[in-house]
Amino acid sequence: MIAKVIVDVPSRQNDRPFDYLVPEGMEPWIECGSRVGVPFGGRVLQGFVIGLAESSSLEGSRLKPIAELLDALPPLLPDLVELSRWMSDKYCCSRIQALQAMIPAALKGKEERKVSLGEYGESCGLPPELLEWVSASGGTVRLDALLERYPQYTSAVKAALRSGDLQQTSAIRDRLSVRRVLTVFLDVDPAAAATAAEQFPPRAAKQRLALLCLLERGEPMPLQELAAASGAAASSIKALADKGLVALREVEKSRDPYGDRSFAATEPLPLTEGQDKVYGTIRRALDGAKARTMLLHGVTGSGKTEVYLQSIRHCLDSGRQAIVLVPEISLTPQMVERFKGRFGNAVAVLHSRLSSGERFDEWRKIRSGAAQVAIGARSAIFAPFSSIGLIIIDEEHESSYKQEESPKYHARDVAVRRAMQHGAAVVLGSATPSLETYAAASRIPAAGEEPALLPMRDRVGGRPLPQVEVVDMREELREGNRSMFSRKLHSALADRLERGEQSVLLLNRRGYSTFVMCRSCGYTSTCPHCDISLTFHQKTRVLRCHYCGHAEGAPSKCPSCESENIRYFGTGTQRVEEELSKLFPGIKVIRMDVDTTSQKNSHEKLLKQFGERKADVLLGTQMVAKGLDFPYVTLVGVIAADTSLHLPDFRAAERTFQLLTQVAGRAGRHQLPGEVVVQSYAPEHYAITTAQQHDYEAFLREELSHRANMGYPPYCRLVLITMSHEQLPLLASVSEGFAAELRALAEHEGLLMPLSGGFPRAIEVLGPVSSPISRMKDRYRFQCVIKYRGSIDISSLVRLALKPFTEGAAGNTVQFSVDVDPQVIL
DNA sequence: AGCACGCCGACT
DNA sequence: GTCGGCGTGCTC
Repeated sequence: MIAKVIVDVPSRQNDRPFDYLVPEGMEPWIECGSRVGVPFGGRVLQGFVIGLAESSSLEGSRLKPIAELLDALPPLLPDLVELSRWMSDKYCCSRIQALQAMIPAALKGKEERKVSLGEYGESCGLPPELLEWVSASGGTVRLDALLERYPQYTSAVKAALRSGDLQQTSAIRDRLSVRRVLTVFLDVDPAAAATAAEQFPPRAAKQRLALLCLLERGEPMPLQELAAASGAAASSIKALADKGLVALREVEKSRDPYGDRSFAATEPLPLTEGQDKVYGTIRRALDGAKARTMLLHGVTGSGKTEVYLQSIRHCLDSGRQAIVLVPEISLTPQMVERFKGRFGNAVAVLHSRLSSGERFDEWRKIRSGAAQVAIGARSAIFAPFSSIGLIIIDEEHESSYKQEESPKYHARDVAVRRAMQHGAAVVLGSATPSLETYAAASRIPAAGEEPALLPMRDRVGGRPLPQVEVVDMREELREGNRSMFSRKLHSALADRLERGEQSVLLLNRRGYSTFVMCRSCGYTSTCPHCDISLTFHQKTRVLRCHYCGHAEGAPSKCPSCESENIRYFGTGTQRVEEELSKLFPGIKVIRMDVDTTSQKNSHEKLLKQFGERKADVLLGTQMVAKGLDFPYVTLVGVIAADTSLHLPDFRAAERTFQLLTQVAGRAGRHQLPGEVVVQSYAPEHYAITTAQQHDYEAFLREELSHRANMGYPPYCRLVLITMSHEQLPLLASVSEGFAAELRALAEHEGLLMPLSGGFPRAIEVLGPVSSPISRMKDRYRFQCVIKYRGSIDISSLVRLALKPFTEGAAGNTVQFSVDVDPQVIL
């Protein structure tokens, strides 16, 4: 039997299956989706079996056998293998990248080479000290360890490997594996142990304590835990083992990140009329077991989560599994608690704050069938379930569902594709859906079909949406208020302090970071390798480049004009915090920004403190806008609403509207009514006025007409191609050539038309132009944007155009990066 | 990505 | 005359 294997070598030439013989003993184990180690160009690499065949075109001659099978249970199922093909086609990424994105990083195995002494190795020309060390280490050592210890003998070792004096074996070793914990078992019956404990001499008090502790527990205990509980050192416990009273054994143990918490079981809540109507539609979709995508458009506080929970229950009852995607930032303990409370251990949680070991174990819960519900960020869409019934994507509009590195996939689109494979229902939930999704969902349904747009217009408990007041900051300035707080926001804050209620303050500074500027000559610190400003890190007083990692010390005087007038700009939240304590002495503020949330779990800790009312104000950037639910928050203030409005991004208005709507939704979610104060220098802008009125439809109409005029999604679709090279002239000519190739191909298909011409199918190629970040890591960057409309296989066209530039002529080292449906093109 | 093969400068 | 620089080409 022949296995088609995708090998883990990132190069366009290798982006195809290679054929391998399946050794006879392995045959029953090798499946589509198996992870294997295969010999490839003189070493062993990890690969994935994507298909099996009876024979191969290069039969006999060059075929090598698979070297090893890496898992008893294939980490991928055939549906995911098929999905990887779709992904590499659609997103123009290599197959191995697509496959690798689907499994936890722990399963990205690396080759480990070992060497052992050959038959006549003792008599070879290798230095005796080296031979002695190898013998002392059991005759076999890791090659990298050997070379690290004796770097001076590198060439001698290589020669010995060639001559056979040293023999080499290679195997794939996982980054980490199943965790084993040294566990203490009682090795005699309890009564005997108790008697033995009585007879310990006083000087073995620690041993006695440990034994009693273990007896008291009545079950085996991990060594560390027993040591901590009894106060005995590990050596005392080992002494017990030597006496034969206890035994030490390694036990497999899951790293359950929530193992130390218990979750109170919750019952389904009664649904409101609006919720029930939506739930009914989702249930019918689930019963129909046909792939369907729905948009749950519910205002903030309308109880979307409860609808999700009951829909999942219905899905599980039909014997199928469910995936829930939430933005990384909203995957708070609160959120996990709600799901664990309802579905207990059937829930697996996947997110980036877990260690890779924890992630691996949660993933294995899914693969083994122990979990039926997967909740997680973007990559949880690849949860290896066998029969998916429901995929929920909460906060559907969030840009974090788009992966920014290759494979540059959008979890929403992958979800729709996976749902097609499984006949599953997709529920996209948002108070502020992306225009693309809304446009797709509001298409008039065909006869006999249910609508895809499911609105929920009311908040649970009939609570009103909060009053939003927009303050014109130009007016404030005109009337002599130069503070960053308007009089309105100031008095509202004073009010909350007096009443003991809480406030959330949002400082919107998307697209800004702290940078250094000289106020005398205008000098700014920029990265020597990339064309961007360096970011100032307060704690370490270091300037760092976000793109290449270059770091330098912050200057105390201007490097250009020697002036002392050098200033650090954009330290927004800190300045607000200072101002707050000046205005309201004794005020307790929790500040959430990159500085205070960089440590693991600090984000959650801060939110917990705020939830326990240990502070009056929660002050932060974007991260305070998402999904938080605190009963005592009755005021939300937005310091400067328009900073995100004027970014050179066609989604700037949409992002601003979404942010304002989301943050306004944080107020008054419970008994106490909420109030929102939005400060702006452009209060008449439609993104702000419509957010003030909580009027999504009005925003939509206005924004759609802008998009139509400018030729942006949803009226067309985009592909962004970025090219980079160290030499500017070469880059310029190659990128021109590429754009010409694209145009020629489109022309040939009869599709090269202006989008403004109203043609149903049309392609327009813009550029090449210099990228917004015109240089990165010492490489210049140019970009082309393709706009197109209609049913066009754009990815195939792009791949076709790329061909002459990426294959053959190896001297051409211009790098191409393709982003299909990019989030930002600037 | 590695590692081989392969054609030009500084040493014995 | 050789040792070794890293340019380009292949790996079932």
